[in-house]
Amino acid sequence: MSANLTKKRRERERERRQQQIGIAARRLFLEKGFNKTTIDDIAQEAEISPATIYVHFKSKEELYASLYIRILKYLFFRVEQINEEREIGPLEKFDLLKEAMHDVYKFDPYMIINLLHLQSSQTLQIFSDDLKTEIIELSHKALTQISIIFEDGIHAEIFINKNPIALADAFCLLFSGIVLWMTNKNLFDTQKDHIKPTLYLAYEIFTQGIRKK
Amino acid sequence: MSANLTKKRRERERERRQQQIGIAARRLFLEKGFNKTTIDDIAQEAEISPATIYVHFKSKEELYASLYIRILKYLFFRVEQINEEREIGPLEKFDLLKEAMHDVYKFDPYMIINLLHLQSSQTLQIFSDDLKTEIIELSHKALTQISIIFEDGIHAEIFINKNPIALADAFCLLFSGIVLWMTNKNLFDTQKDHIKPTLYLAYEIFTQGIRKK
Amino acid sequence: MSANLTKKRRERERERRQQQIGIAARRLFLEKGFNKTTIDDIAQEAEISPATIYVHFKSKEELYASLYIRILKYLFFRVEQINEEREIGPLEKFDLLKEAMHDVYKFDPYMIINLLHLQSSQTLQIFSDDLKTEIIELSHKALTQISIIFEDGIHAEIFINKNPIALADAFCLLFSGIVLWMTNKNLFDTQKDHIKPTLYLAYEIFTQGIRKK
Amino acid sequence: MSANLTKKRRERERERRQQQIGIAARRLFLEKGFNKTTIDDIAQEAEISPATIYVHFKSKEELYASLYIRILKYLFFRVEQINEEREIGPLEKFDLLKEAMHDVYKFDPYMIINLLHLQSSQTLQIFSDDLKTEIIELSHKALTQISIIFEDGIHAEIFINKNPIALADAFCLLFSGIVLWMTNKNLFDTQKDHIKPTLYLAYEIFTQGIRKK
DNA sequence: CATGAATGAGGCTTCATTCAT
DNA sequence: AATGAATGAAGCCTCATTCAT
Repeated sequence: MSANLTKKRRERERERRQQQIGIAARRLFLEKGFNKTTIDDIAQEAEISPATIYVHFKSKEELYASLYIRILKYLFFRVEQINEEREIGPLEKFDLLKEAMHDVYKFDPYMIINLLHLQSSQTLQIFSDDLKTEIIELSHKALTQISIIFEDGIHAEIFINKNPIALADAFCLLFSGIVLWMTNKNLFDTQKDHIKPTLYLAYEIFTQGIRKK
Repeated sequence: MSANLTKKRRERERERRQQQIGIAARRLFLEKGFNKTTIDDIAQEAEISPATIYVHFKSKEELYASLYIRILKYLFFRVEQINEEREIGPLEKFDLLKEAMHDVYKFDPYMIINLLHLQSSQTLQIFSDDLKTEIIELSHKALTQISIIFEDGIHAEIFINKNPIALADAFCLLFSGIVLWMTNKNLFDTQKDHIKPTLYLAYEIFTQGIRKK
Repeated sequence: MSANLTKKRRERERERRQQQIGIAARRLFLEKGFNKTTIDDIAQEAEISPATIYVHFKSKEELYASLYIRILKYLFFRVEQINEEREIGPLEKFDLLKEAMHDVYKFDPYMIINLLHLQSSQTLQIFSDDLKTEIIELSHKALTQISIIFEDGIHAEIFINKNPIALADAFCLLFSGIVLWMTNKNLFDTQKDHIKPTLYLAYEIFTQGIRKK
Repeated sequence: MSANLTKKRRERERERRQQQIGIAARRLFLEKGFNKTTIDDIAQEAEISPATIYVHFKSKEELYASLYIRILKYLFFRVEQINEEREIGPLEKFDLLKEAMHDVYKFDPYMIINLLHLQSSQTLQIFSDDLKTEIIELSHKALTQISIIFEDGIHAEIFINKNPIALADAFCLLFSGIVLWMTNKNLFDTQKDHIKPTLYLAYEIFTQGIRKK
């Protein structure tokens, strides 16, 4: 039993160490981008040795991917939950989707930018083919879940009759674009957290825009 | 007079060489990103020696910036022209803006992605402070021109009464996001040129969304 | 305690490696000069990889400077010691100074040439402003210490009444010049170690020359 | 006859162009050293194209050597003249030597530093074997001429009985060292032209030092 | 498991020199 | 003769990753 406890402790400590590295990496990847962030930078930020990172992650790429996949899975999980609700209508689901996106943002404000923008070929380039496939599939699954919400709305004749995947794309883009743009603006403007108001404006425009008159 | 002719020819050839390099660089920067694109890659693509690039551009960074600034200037020029038209209403101007964005896209399909997405701090990171300042100013000027179109619409009580800068932001984001996302999709889907239909959908949503009911 | 031992060993090994690099660099810098000596040369001479040099020194320049500063500090230390002696007269101090210069030469036969000859603007050019300042200050301090010896001699009416700084300059020059010239001669003459006799001659001339008659 | 005139003019122009390059090169070599001075620098300073330099000099090295040899020959010529005087004594000859050195300095203040200090293996390294041989021979001849002056003085029992070559060495070193050191000092001190007073001091010390009592 | 040091591979840039005009 | 452009060769430096302890 003592062995068992020790094992559990070991596992906990291992996980804590991985998180410690993940947090440091996340901060730096956002601040300086993947390429400009060195393993040494991350090690310093996490207050460990560079070699230790390789005890926990096979490569720099895998470290990045682990962060990326984590948030993708969370998003998928949230939207799936929304779609499992059978009692509520498309408009309410759409509101829940907005909330979910917001939570993803709060859950990991740094990664959301990469999350959606990673779609760009540049970002995917750094991954191995296997990782690329995994990520694209996950992405695809998440997007499909989102499109189901729009599909429901179209069937219910509440939303305009357009390709639901296209609507889902447009929604994600708006969201990702806003976070991306705004985050950057904050670098220069002193007045922080532009994000929310503009986000709400975009929601408003979008909601108004997809409504059947 | 022969010397004069020679001088002109030299100048023309110099310009042609610079364009040749610019085109090669543009293709590669989009395909692989700034960091993964090496000077040797560009030289090979342009079928010249790496050293020759340095005859025409001070550094890799400057080469990138030259492409970036060029397209920013073109966008500014186009929108400025629209705002100088005194005979047409806000809705028509908005249509012209869409066209202009489209033309920017056609003028330089590769760079537009970076154009708007470069706003991300990551991308700006590669520039020297001087270049950063120049680019941010140019960006700001272009955005301001765009916001004027929305301002006019608000005054004419055709568009919803929101901060025009915020509307301009949202518009650009939608556009840039679409191109970004779609371009990427094309990498995986065989069916090329998704872009236009989705772009039109996004326009439609947006136009509908900012209309005063 | 084992950790402690390990730490100490690590430190020792680190220092040994730095010395190993320093010795190789010193030899090559003298033989071929700073510019013609490549990092690869040094690495080969030290039997390590070029990258390893950068584990221990920030840049080629810093490696050079570290050698330079080390010998300057040693010289300063020696002359300071001489000046702290309160029991002996100026002539004896001057003899000790000669000895000190000789020891500096023996301590690091390669660097002494650069030591004094580095004063040439060309050599300083390779240093960053910070290093330049540090070196100039150290140089100045060492020279000032030397000039104190001459000052004492003048007060005691043993040396001719001239500016002590100027006398110190002249002395250093004579010394550095000799080593420089002679070392070079050895490259062509088979008969090694001209240095000492000519050095003694120069001392003799100098000593005779500054004596009050 | 017109052809003849043209030929002469051509030659004159050619020479003028070579001088123009030489002057620019001299300035830059002193200011930044041989290695840090680029052909482009020299071309810019001389207000010509880099390619033009290669019309007049086979290589950068040859350009440097041409300057170097020119001053060596001048020095040799001057000292030879002194030794041809049959009417005057060693002390007077020694005074004339000082004057000659001074004139060399005035004739080409920049090169004198290299002149004597070039003896260092570093500087010779840049020359091809043929040039090295030529320069070493010229150097040797000049030094021998100087040593003759001291030899005369020893025979006349005016100078101390030491190896005349060694005395000549010491004299040159003192001189070259002073110029070297002082030139450098001027870079930092505002008070220009330390050189002469220290030079005179060094002469005084030297003259006093080699005198038979 | 944790780490300090070592390194191979590769990138950016410079520059003396050549060449076509 | 003069030149603007082109380039091969070479140098400095970075960094992800490995290894011995």
